[in-house]
Formats: sequence, C-alpha cells, structure tokens
Amino acid sequence: MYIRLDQSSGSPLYLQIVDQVKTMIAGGALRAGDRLPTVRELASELVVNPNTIAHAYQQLERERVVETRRGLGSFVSAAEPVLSLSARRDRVAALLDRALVEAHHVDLDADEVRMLLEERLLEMANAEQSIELAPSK
Amino acid sequence: MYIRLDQSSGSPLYLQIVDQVKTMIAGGALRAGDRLPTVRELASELVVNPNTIAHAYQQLERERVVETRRGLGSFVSAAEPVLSLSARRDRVAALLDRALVEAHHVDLDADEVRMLLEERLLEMANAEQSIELAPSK
Amino acid sequence: MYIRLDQSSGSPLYLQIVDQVKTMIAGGALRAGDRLPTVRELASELVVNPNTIAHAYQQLERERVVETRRGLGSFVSAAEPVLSLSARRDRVAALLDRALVEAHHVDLDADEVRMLLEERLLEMANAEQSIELAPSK
Amino acid sequence: MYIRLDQSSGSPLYLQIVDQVKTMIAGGALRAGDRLPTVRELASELVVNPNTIAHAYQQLERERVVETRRGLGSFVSAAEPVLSLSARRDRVAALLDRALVEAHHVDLDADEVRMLLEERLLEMANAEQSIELAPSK
DNA sequence: GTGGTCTAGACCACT
DNA sequence: GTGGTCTAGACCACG
Repeated sequence: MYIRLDQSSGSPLYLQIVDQVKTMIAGGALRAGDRLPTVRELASELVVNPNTIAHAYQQLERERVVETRRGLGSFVSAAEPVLSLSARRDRVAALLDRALVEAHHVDLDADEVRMLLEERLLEMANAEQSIELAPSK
Repeated sequence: MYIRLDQSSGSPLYLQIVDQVKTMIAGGALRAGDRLPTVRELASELVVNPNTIAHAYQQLERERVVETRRGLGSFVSAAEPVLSLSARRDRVAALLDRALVEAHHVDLDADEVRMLLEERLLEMANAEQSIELAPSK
Repeated sequence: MYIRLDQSSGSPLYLQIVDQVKTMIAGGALRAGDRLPTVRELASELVVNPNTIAHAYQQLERERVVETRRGLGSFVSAAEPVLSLSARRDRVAALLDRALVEAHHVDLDADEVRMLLEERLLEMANAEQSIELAPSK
Repeated sequence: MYIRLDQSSGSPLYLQIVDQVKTMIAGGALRAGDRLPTVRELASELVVNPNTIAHAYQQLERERVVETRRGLGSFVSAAEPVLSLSARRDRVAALLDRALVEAHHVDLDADEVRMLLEERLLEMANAEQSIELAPSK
C-alpha cells in the first residue's frame, strides 16, 4: 500500500488515508477480499499515531468500504466496479491542475514543471523499488 | 466571483476559498488590479462568518497573491514571488507528488501522466488566452 | 519565557509576541528544538485570549520560525529561510530605514549610526555566546 | 519634516506620525514655536488620507505637544528639554536591534547588514537632497 | 463602508 | 491536553 500523507496540507490525516484507500479500490489497486495493513503496521510506516489510523479504518468501515474481522484484520468489502479509464484520468488531471495553478502563482513555466515531473517520477520509482526490496510483512 | 464551498469536505473553508481564488487568477478569470468582493459581501454570499473570509484574504495577502489597502478593499497583486527558487519548486513538487500517488493508485503509468500534463498545460494556456481576447467589460 | 505585553502601545498584541519570540531566538534564549509554552499556558500568563496567542504562533509558523506538531505543541525550528535573497534584504532594509529616520530625528550622523551598529553587533554576539557557554538546564 | 510611514508595519499610521513628531521635538529637530505642515500638505506628501493626518494632529494636541491656532496652523508647544546624547543613542540602538534580530532570522550576516546600512545611508542622503532641492512650500 | 484585532466559546484532529 | 477552525460580535484604523 502506497499511502502518502501531507502533514502540511491542512486536510485531516485520517481523511487523506480514507481517500487514498478508496482511490486504490476504485483504481483496481486493491480488490475485494484484500487485507489492509494492521493499524500498527500502517501507523509505524506513516509515522503517525495509531489512533489516527484506527480513526481512518473506522470511517472506512462505517462507509462499508472495508470489513473488520476480529483477530484477522481489515478486508476490502465487495468492491464497486473499477472506474473507467476516462474517470481515472480525470482524477489525476484534477490534481495536476492544482499543481499547475500553484506553478503559475510562483512563476514557474511549463518547462520547469515538466522537469519537476520527471524528477518526481524518478524519485517515486526509487521509493517504490526500495519498498519492494524491503522484507514484506 | 463563483466560489463554491463544500461544507462537508473536511478541508478548511478558508483554504477552499484561497485555492479557488488562486485558480481564478491562474485561469485569467481574475487579473492583476481586479478587486475582490468585500469580506462582508462574500461572507453573506457564501453564508459563512466574515472572519472566515478575512482569514482567507489574509492568507492570500501573506502569499502576495492579493494586496489589501485599508479602507479600500483587496486587489489582485502584480507582485513577483518572494520565495526562493527552491522553495517555489518544493511547493509545486509536493502537489505533483499528490497527482503521482493518485496516478499510481488508479494504475496510470508515467507516459499517461506526461500526456495528461501536456493536455492540462494546453487547456490552461487556452483558458487564459480566451479571456484576454474577450471584450473587457 | 519572559514576554511582556504593552496593552496601550497601539501595536497589535500578537505582533508584540512574534517580535519578542524572534528576539529570544536571535539572542540565544531559545534554541532550535526548544518547545514554546502552550497556547493556553501563555494566554493565561499574559491574560489575553488564547486566540491571540494562536494567531502569534501561526504567524511564527508561517515565517518558519517555529514548527508546530499537532497534539504536541510548537517548537523552535531549525529550518533555513525560504525567502529569496532580495526579499530577505528588503525586510532588513526596511527596519534599518526606521532606525535611520530615528537617527536623523535625534540628530545623529552616519558615523554615529555606524558605531552604534558595531556596538549592537558585538552585544548580540556576546549574548548568544554567553548562553551557549552557560550550563544547560 | 522627514516623516516616513511603513504601511505594512501593522502599527497605525497616525501613531507613526505622532511618534515621529515627538521624536523630532525630543531630538531637537523641531523647536518650540515651529510650525508643522498643514494637514493637506502632509497628507499629499505622505500619500495618505487627510483624516489620518488630522487624527495624528488631534492626538498631539490632546497630549499638549502642539497647539493649533485657528487659521494659522499647528505649532510646537513649549518643548521639553532635549534628550541627552546617550538617550538619543539608546533610541536608535533599540531600532537597530530590531533590524539585527530580523537579519538573524533571515540568515544575513554582519557584513551583509553593514553593506545594507551603507546602501540605505546613500539612499536617504539622496532622498534628502531631492527634498531640499524641491521648491519649499 | 473597508479590512484588522481582540474576546469568548464551541467543536475537531491529533498524541 | 495539544493546536486548528469556525462562529458571534465588539471596537479600531483608514478612505
């Protein structure tokens, strides 16, 4: 599970988690029956208080997105149909737009944004690899 | 000014306002020198407390996006950015990261993100231009 | 923390707090990583509304002078400045101008101001050093 | 009269004027019987609403620092004894300290502050000259 | 009438 | 218990 939290975004951490889990399900990265990390695992991975993770999981359960089975963990419920390609593109485009608005305000031009994108793609590829190489729990 | 607040989104109201004003400026809907609605006007329009609007405007002022003149109101600023280049890059990179995490979650690869970026860059350039060409009222 | 407010000075209370915290840091009385008093503590100590303290702390946070960690408190930051060199010079130049206007008003010439500057530079360097040499408690 | 206003200092404009007039009297730049500029003159010189100047003059009159004679203008009352040299130095030193605190926070070293001081001294000397060369009213 | 500051007090997110 | 957000409403500085 690649969840990334932005501590300075102003939006609540637990909602960032809820949204990203939902997105992974909608995008097909998580499927019905898949097990989520335990509260403690995710808390130590994200360097966040376990209560915050628990809060997020409770919210997901309340919305019937996941089911918690005592002693076993939390599992993705029967999932909605995966989003269409254009719907998935729209979600990414909306976030790109926010980055472009900010770029406009800090006076970075298109080329600089392209360079930043390549830089971040590289960085994320590396991060992903190091996670995959780490012992899976 | 068409600002829409989502009272149930969890994201602070004042930040929603800040983001939407920035978006309108980046898209050309607001231009340097334009006057924003008064705090009290916008507060009654959006049905929120005037302090909430004031908070948003002060945030915009601190980011040099608007300038407020006491007794006159708030105006879109023409000032160049005061942040260092690296700080400006960091802000945009953080938002690109959010988009990339979303792309990963909905299973879009690097090339698809690059194409989306080009598409959004074009769209934004067009939006700005079409407003510039429109008859000013 | 010894902060003194002048309720009748006309200068906003929250700015008086901001200035005094900055002075304590520049003088070495507060060091990177030190925790500031909690909002509620300082509010009751200074007999002002907690919102006023919160406003001051948020201002300090925006200037990267302190970092606040939710649920933990506010800490003196070790971050380097994010403003561009020219913006940083402008801030200091504006304050030097105020000193020079004052010097003009009380009929001190350029050489006397230069001498005073050297004196204050020495004083500040000593203040910082003597605290560093003092036994930490 | 060299009065300088800082629009972004947070402290009220009318108080900045009051303080600077008082300082000029304490420093000997203004003497008992000297006439102050008219409200309109000063307002246009400082690019400020005349009400603001009037407010400042009323405050000075309330404190018996100046006397207004109908149709003639405002005049400095019998002045207090001029400040001692050390008292005048202290006032300038206090303002230099504020500049040095800010310099510390934006990471400018002593040499950079010295250079800025020379730059501002030059600038002010030029400004002064151009005022003297302008037709006195 | 414009925005800014301050108080008072509620509720929320996080540790 | 920590800080953050929001409401409500008073008073001030400025044009």
